[in-house]
Amino acid sequence: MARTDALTPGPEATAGDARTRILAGAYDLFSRNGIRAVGIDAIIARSGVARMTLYRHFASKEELVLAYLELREERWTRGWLQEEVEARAEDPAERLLAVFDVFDPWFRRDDFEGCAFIRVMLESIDGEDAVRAASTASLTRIRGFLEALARDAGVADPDDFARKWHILMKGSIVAAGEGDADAARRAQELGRLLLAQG
Amino acid sequence: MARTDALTPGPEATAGDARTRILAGAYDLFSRNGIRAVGIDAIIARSGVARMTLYRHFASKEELVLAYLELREERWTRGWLQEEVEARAEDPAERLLAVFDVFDPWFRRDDFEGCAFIRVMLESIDGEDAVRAASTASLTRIRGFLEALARDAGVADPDDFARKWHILMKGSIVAAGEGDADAARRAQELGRLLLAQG
DNA sequence: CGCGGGTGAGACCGATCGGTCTCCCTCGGG
DNA sequence: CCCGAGGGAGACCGATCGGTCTCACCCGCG
Repeated sequence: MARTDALTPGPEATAGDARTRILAGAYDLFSRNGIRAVGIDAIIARSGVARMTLYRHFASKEELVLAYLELREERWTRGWLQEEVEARAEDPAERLLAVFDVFDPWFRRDDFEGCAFIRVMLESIDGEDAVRAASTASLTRIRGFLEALARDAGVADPDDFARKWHILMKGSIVAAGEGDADAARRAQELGRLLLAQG
Repeated sequence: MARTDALTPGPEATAGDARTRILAGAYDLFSRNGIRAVGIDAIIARSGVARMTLYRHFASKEELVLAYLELREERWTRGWLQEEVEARAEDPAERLLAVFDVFDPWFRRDDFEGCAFIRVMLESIDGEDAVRAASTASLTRIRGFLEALARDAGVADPDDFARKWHILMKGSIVAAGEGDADAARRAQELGRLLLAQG
């Protein structure tokens, strides 16, 4: 039904100190395969680290997952999405539209992995779950970024606008996961309508 | 990180023949908790059936999941979404907008479970996976329904239109899963812009 | 009455899960 | 030079996974 495999050490097995290597291996495996599908054995094999070394740095798989989500936010949200968006435009409205210009080549990658926060959120059922709380918090911070841009663009209701923009982003990411390579263009066209309307 | 539990028999444990009871129990558990999180033990406990009885009707968990997806399409897609939409309006454009009127109370349910097809698709990694193929096929058929309405509404590019409408639907479902109870209204407003534009 | 199919209960299987523990080796600093 | 911390290897733990097998039972049909 779904195999993980990949018990071979990856390129990140030679990175730096143990903690960095573990997190690097977990980052790739979790990003590609989700949380439940990736076992501790796969992570230690991938990062070339002993079992006990992992548990010396992370108390449990859950803590490792939380560290992964933090890293994902640092790398994907801030280091990639926000940085690329801000590099591509100055005007806030153009920055909002630039989100989908950044998405477009991402959607076309053959190793497209989708949004980790959405995936983790859907994987964790329990509403009290710390992992679910962390992933929804990451999504909320993405919305905060959008809301600031919307405010700068002078839209009437920045919160509603940001939530709508985020619907376009999430919908297009899922569509891209389904195989629609043009999902970014479609979402951008919808975004243009929203911007034009006020 | 995420517990399933619910080892007590559910109301569907007294339904009818064994196969029906198994499928009914699996339907509830899979819909609420996803596929990976639900074990065979939980399903047999829920449906009040012996282990071997399950394996006499379904060769493997994968086959049970495929049967679940079929049932989900019958109940959710056709028996609920499409039926409700067609009951609420005659005009194709109004039917498209009615999708979000149908979504709205669904999003507000406290046992809101989200879209099973999206969840199963994201849970299964392997591109060759039969389960993933079945879930994306179900999503494609939803798009087919939208495309027919778009064609009847006389839009210029029904395929592009349906894919955009589906982006709004999927995005709003994920947003609702995050906790945005007003996601249906937001998506509907975006839909209105798309309809107005052509 | 007797027979046979469908079922329930539950032991059992090997594999894997997350997590613990021990032993040994290596390497750097006093 | 020695010592101790950090890390590698891998045995081990109980629990759970999907799946198999046996056996007794019940019920309807001939």
